[in-house]
Amino acid sequence: MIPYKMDEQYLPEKTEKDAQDYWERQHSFKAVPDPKREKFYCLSMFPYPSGKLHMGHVRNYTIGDVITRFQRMQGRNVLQPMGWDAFGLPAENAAMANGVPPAQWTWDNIAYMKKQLKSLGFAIDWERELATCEPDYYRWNQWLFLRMLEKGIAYKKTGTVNWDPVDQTVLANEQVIDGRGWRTGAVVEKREIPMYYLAITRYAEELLADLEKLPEWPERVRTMQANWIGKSTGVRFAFPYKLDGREERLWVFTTRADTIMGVTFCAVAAEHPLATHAARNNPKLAAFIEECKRGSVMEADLATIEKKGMPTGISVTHPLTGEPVPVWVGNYVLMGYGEGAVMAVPAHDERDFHFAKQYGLPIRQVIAVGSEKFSLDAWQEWYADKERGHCVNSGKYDGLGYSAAVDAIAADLKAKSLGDKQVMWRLRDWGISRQRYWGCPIPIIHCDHCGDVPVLDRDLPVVLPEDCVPDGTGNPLNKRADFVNCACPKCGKPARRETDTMDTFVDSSWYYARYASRRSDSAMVDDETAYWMPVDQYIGGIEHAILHLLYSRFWWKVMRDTGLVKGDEPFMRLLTQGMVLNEIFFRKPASGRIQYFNPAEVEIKTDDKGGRLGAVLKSDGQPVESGGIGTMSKSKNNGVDPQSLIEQYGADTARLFMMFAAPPEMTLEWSDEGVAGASRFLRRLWKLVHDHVRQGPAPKIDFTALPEAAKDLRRQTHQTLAKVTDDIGRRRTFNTAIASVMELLNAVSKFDDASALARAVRQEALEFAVLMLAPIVPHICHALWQALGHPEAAIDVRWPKPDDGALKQDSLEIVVQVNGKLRGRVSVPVQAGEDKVRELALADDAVARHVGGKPVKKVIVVPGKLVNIVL
RNA sequence: GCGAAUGUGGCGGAACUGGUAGACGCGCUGGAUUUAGGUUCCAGUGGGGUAACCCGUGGGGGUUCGAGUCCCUCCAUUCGCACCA
Repeated sequence: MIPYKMDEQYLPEKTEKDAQDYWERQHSFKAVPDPKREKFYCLSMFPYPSGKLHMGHVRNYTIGDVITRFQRMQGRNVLQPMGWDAFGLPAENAAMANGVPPAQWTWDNIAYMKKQLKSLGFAIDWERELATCEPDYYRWNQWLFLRMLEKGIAYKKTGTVNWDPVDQTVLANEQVIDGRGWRTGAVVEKREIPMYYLAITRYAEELLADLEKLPEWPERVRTMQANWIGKSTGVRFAFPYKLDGREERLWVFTTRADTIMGVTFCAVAAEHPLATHAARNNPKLAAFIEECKRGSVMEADLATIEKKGMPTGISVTHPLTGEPVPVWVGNYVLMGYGEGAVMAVPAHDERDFHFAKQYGLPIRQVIAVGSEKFSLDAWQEWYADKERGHCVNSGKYDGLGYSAAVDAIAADLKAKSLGDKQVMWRLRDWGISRQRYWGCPIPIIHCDHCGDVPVLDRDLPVVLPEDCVPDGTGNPLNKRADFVNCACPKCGKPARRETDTMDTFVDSSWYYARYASRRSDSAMVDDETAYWMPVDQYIGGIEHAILHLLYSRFWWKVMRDTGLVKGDEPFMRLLTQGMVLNEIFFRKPASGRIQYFNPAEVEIKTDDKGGRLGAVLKSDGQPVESGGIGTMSKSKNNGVDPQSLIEQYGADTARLFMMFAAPPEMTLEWSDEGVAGASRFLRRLWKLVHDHVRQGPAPKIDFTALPEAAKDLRRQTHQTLAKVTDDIGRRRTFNTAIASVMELLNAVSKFDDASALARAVRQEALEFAVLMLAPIVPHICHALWQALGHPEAAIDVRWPKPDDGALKQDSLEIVVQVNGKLRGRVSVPVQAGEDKVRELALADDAVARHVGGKPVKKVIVVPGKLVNIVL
């Protein structure tokens, strides 16, 4: 056997090129369906092609790659695809800044980022690559949208948007800064415009119930989704009133129908028809309604604004008491949510309480809890306690508890045909219309004679012209006659094409299914999808825990109901990775703006215990302030470019550091020293293998009769294998897997025995270490596996199994506590019974000293672990 | 404001099922090699105490033979809130 010629030095660049060339030549990552083999579909959330990779991408895709390679070593047929979430706002912003069409900017970025991904050595099947801005992809967005129109799942209604009155354009929430347009600084207004919606609420019940089918999703994500869907049972009912002699009804919804006798006013949104009517002859109210329409539409803003209101002068009739109830306009009531009107019970709702106090409205207690005293001085939590409360001052309902009162009141309202119980969802239908250029066109044609007409299937895709350059004043598609002007599919007369495009969340709601159908020209997905789907492991940022994941689950269910796919859920197992953070350094000049410094430009001063004294700028030696830890961002100048990291240390070091610094679900703090440490470990590993193979091939021996030290090392080798298998396969704690391989290699270094027997044990330890690390640092392991004398490539090797014989132990160390405090350790034979363990524990010198002849009350023995002696 | 999470040495983290707190790595200290620095190697490293020991997991309280882990409460930080992706 010719020994592999191994460089003495670890040369990452050469090692990584060799391994990547090999994988490329062998088409190692091509995924081919094979019904005889168990498949494993490992998917990472695809990137937005923003320009270059950031550390969050590197972390995300390394986690995915480790799982992919591990599953492959388990013998599964793996698929790991990659693509581009290519439509979106940043391309338009870049276009405005540079005068380059979004398409060109996007494709340039894709080319660069693809090169970066390849340099990291991810086991991706690039033949399945897709970009959502390709007509071949987005035509199926349009196709399924048309199916949804047919089913009534897609429909049109008005929605509220942020409107910049100067640029005459709709703004994204992100473009509204402190209530003003980001480019113009103009105070943003709310505006009602027609939009297309997808009736995700039709699936609310199933989306909620099917969370049960996702036991491998993080509990917190399921909880967040359940809260977001927000199922509540309540009562929808009406306050009748007369308007210009007509009988009208003001509808509201409440989850606290038991407090209905405490209603002292109602509040409606500024856009509510009742408010509009009342403002006709009331200039003050009209002005107030205009004021309410200013500001952003963001939920977080609305929840924190100062609550303001004004009476409409209109009264409605209480449906049960018949008393008049005044109606107010409230800036905190949303037209787009529920009925756009609410009943107000100031005694038992905190917001209503403060509103009533502010405007001097009556507060009527109708719920009591025990002997608690109700007072108008300050809000008390128990006022809203439906669990412990019962009705008072409520006539026939007095004494009833929450659910009995709701039942009785709902029945009475129903008898009067003024209301009934109803299930209510917090979830709202998904508005998908965007008044933007760089997105998937909505396939609708507006005809003066036929109305809104769907584009015919045979005319799909509606192709987006790629040569537009937006200028910030509305959608440039409106200025493209060649796009807008068309013939009505129904009557053939001249008509106008819809210029709104789809929310990019549509694009990302089904890309995983398209990857699985490699080349499907005639359908949204083909038969191959049935083999690969569902995704076995999905990996992405926690920031997508609600919207993207909920929309994808919804879209998948619609595809299922259209007969395209089988199965209720697209993603079986989910891993939400934490953010990548770095320290923030800055100086605050006496005048002028804060100046941020990249951590690479800063030197930390420490005392002789390693404690931090301060930080100075390397270039001038003057102190800088620390702004704590934050996500890597341009504005805080605390980003680290993955490219420079790869160039300096290589992909394996980058991957190792990312996996070692924190468990995947937690935030990860950047550390240059930590990266250097990862690199040091790889050099040490290389040297260890090099020193070993230099002595020639290790002999094949029988492991049954080994000296104690060799036996210990062999046991540790197999224990480590068992732990790493569990850490990567089940727990997904790559950091602890790496730590235990480090421990094993520390033991190999210390194992000072040159005998043939020892060489064989060392060979096994090194082989296992290389295979265990192969999913994490695949390039160096590719080289080391060859160096250890194997003709087949590491990528094709099966994951080893621990040997029970090697794991066997004769005695165990048991910890002995006295009154719960650690006082000694004793060695006991593995098969020792509880009595024997207790006897050995009490016989220990240190333990006997602490017992000191005092009476032993109780002895607790935890087998194989510890003994606690209670005095 | 609402929803979700996190908090352990100088730092990142480990402790998986209520059972040895601080694995592994970084930093720091001392030493060796080299000596210009770095690299590499060895030893030490939660705090206090001469020691026996004592104290220690964001703060306060509780359950238990035993709590970083469970319960209550408070504080701080991070993420999401529907047109950023």
